[in-house]
Amino acid sequence: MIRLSKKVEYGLIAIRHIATKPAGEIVTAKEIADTYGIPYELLSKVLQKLTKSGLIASHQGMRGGYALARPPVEIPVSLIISAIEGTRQAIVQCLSEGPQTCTVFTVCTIKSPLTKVQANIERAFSTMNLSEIV
Amino acid sequence: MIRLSKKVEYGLIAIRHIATKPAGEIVTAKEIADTYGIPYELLSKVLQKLTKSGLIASHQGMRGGYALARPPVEIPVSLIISAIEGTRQAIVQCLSEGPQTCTVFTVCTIKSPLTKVQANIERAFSTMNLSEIV
DNA sequence: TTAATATACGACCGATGTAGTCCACTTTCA
DNA sequence: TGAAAGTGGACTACATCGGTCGTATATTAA
Ligand code: SF4
Ligand code: SF4
Repeated sequence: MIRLSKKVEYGLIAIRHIATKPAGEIVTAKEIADTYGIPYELLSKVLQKLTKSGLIASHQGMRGGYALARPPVEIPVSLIISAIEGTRQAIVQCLSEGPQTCTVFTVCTIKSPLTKVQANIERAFSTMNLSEIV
Repeated sequence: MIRLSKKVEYGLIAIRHIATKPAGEIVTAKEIADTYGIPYELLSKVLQKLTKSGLIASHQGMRGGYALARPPVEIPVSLIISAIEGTRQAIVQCLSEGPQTCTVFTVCTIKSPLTKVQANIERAFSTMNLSEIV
């Protein structure tokens, strides 16, 4: 099916929440979890992935938390998704895990049109940046 | 993740295969399965769903099989997908299973932009019909 | 120095969905 | 009448998903 994972949704909600704060202000995972009723541990994982991919910056220790690592305009939604979903970010297997992973690749007659659809979707996500959803 | 199921891919390959034949010609599930190396039983299920939704017509008994039920131009890809995937055809839960199924719906801040993305994707699939992928 | 608060990370679990298989049944035609 | 075809349900193995738990580490306020 075509479905965003909850992790991605939580990530979008969280990073948007951070973006609504004055630039540089630090927000804790707990605050976000409480605000939206998101499981704290799960949200933490998501924020850690966003941190590792450089979209947000973490501050450890007491009075720590997260802040945006760049201006919202420079954070397209596509980057948020790919930061959270490791592989599997394409609508078909051959486009994300490689052609040889699909057993019917050589005779498949639909990969060409689906590649166009994929490009369409990618464009939709990469042209939308964080500043547009706050 | 955003991924088409194998059933949908098989359905697309199959219905496209049928569409390449002269109009009205009957194709068996076995022929399609053999041609593309798709598991026969699984393909049968998919073809049955396409039949129930009226996209293809089945002919039972010996020398039976499947043929298109309408001209290819009148079969948008979106219909093929929704015929095979029952529910879960939206990128987020609240758009396909209803708002109250998501625990954070009332405080969710991203449903509005994601609804736009959904509309974008739907348009991509509904404007593409079978005649364009043969 | 220490206690409190916060992130980092990996292991784990149950529920659900996916891909595929199996089998019994019905329909149709040669 | 029997072979060939679709119909339909149950079933399995596996992967993923959503979520939880425990522990380690970093930072800072007291
Ligand atoms: S080759 Fe065809 S069937 Fe295989 S993953 Fe790509 S689009 Fe799907
Ligand atoms: S309400 Fe928000 S979090 Fe819930 S399914 Fe819709 S978009 Fe996702």
